[in-house]
Amino acid sequence: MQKLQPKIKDVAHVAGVSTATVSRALTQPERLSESTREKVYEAIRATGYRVNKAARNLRTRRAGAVLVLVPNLGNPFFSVILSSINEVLAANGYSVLVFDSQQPSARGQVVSDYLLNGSVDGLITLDGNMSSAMGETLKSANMLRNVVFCCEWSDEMSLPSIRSDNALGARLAVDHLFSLGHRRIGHVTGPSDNILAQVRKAAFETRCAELGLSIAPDWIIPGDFSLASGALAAEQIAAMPERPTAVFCASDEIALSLISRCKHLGVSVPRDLSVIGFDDLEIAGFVEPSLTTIRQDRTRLGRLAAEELITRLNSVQPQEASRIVLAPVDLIARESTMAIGAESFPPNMA
Amino acid sequence: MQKLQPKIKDVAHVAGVSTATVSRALTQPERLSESTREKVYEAIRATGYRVNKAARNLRTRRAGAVLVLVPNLGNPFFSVILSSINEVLAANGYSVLVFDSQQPSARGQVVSDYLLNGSVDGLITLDGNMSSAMGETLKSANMLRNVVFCCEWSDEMSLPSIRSDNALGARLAVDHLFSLGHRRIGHVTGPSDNILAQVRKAAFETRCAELGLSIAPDWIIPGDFSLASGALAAEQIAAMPERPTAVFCASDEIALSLISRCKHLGVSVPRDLSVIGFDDLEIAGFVEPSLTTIRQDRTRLGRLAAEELITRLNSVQPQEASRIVLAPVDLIARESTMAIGAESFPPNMA
DNA sequence: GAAGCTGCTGTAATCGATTACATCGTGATT
DNA sequence: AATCACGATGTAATCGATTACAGCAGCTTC
Repeated sequence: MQKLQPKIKDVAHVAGVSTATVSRALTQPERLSESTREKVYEAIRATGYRVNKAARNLRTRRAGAVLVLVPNLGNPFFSVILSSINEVLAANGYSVLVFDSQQPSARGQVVSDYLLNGSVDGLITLDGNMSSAMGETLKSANMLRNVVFCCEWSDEMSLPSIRSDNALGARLAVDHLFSLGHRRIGHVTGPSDNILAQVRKAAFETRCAELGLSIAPDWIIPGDFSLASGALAAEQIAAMPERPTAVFCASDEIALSLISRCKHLGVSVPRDLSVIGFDDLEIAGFVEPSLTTIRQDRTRLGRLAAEELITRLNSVQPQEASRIVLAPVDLIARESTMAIGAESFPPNMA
Repeated sequence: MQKLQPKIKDVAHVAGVSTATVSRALTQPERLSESTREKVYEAIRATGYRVNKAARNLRTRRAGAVLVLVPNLGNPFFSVILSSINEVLAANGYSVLVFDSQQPSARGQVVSDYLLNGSVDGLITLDGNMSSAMGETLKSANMLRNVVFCCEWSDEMSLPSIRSDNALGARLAVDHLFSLGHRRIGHVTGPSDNILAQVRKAAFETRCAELGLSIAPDWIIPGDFSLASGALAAEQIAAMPERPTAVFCASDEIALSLISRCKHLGVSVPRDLSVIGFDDLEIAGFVEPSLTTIRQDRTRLGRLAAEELITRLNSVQPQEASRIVLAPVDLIARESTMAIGAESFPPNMA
């Protein structure tokens, strides 16, 4: 058996002041005389006092926490983002609640509960598929001010959004391949209901058209960002009578498994097929051949999203409703793309 | 401007009952007559009422939340675990707070704050390096009952721990290589202060000794689980006058980049060197050659840890102080290991 | 020296739920 | 008919902080 957590009253008693003074020492120390302040600090130290979060939250009507909605927590793409979100929020005194938006538990319900029952002050969603029901919930709870999209977004909902310049990424990819002499370029897409997949595909097609490239319909291969879909795409490409000479993949995972599967099937990358990915996962630089890709600055995306939300939470006057921040992307040229027709000897045959 | 969130009083008024009755309808519906219960439910629906979490938490002295401490959130190994933890906890009405234990913010302080100020009811830590200060904190807060280690653990602290059978994993790896005829086996370790790395290395050495294998000191290569350390290890192996014919890597990330780097250096896997990893990341099955590895059932690990914690939170009488649950591991034989001396033609040269 | 400031601190109301205890009606028991 | 038990419901205390308001001391100002 042991003593109960000391409360503010105990501290006040030890310090010989009122609870109000203790509370002030905690939240607005500059309003106390130095001597009282020190007395209180000393009493806090002596008693081992910690403020009770629930009591504070109840009184201040704040939660000091933010919900982060992740589509598929198991996907490594998101973890770095989550990490940087965590960093910024923690530095600003907020806790981070995570929820996997693909969780079977009736998700709309659960998420709006978080928002409505005061568990969190705001929401960062990495999932662009926000149900309209949830949009309504947010609106009715006057919570729309406290939502930020990160990476993905929804066009139907005008909310602030931090995202990579996906169209630029697709353009950079096509231009890179074009400049290497490729004229027959394929694309493995992400899931058709995903906004990122849509934008990348559209930009891919636009850019190809601008460059006067004609894309055979079967060179556009539907995928879903996953490793499995990349392997499938490789099978399809290998079986084509008229193969593209290069392929732009909507994600690094697609690209990585596509390359591996191609090797299995006797299609050599980059000699027979140049491959470019999207994301720049850490492993992209550690495979053989290393992966040419479009880098998204995931750390920055997370950080910006967290900062945007904090700004909104702290400001009294409403911010610009739907601010869009485009984070730059870069082409990282590595070994999985090469000039068409160029001779090359894989290192292990030299 | 819009109406404030309805409170329990409003619901009570609409339903024509007392607040106590509304509260009971929420938490112990079986104690109400059916007619009253329905009346209350109807009023809740009509008003759009949600319980205020802070008020409930204050009164019940519970938080309905669990903190998950992750060492390096950016590491894909952890995200699947986090996902399954989230699943189980969410299904049991708990929220999940995450914190990256490698965060620069004075971590000990932050974490013990979570525990002491009532923000969370318990802790699942994937980080075995628990500072003794934090141990003290937990003890003094009577929180030791509500902590569960997952994956990693600390020998100095007798707390419940859900972990893979790491020693078995190392043994399976050695036996697999041995049965393929390998007698010169190397090991790339994890960080020396990591308990998993220690156990795997010790079990590796023990098993080698049991089998009568003599391991040259420089075949034990210090690594840190990372991709970068795998590449470095490859350089070292390639430069050895007396190379091992097989190497057991303490993580899949090490193994993957080691294989790729070997290829670069003209060392062919598995022909010149068999490689076996640990973890079975999803990508292990999608690289070329695919990776032989020791599978950890990460979903199960997360689930078990969450269930263990929930049991402890729900039970009044203290549970067995330091229950250790060993989750089984499996050898997944793929292409990165082969019998020594066996002829093989990589598929792309067939 | 009275009035007015200013700076510091205390008193007590308040946030919104839960729950111990009290009350009341009803049917069973003696 | 009196007593008791029991189920359903209401009254009001309580959880532990924050903060509006008030009080008070010391200084300035006229």
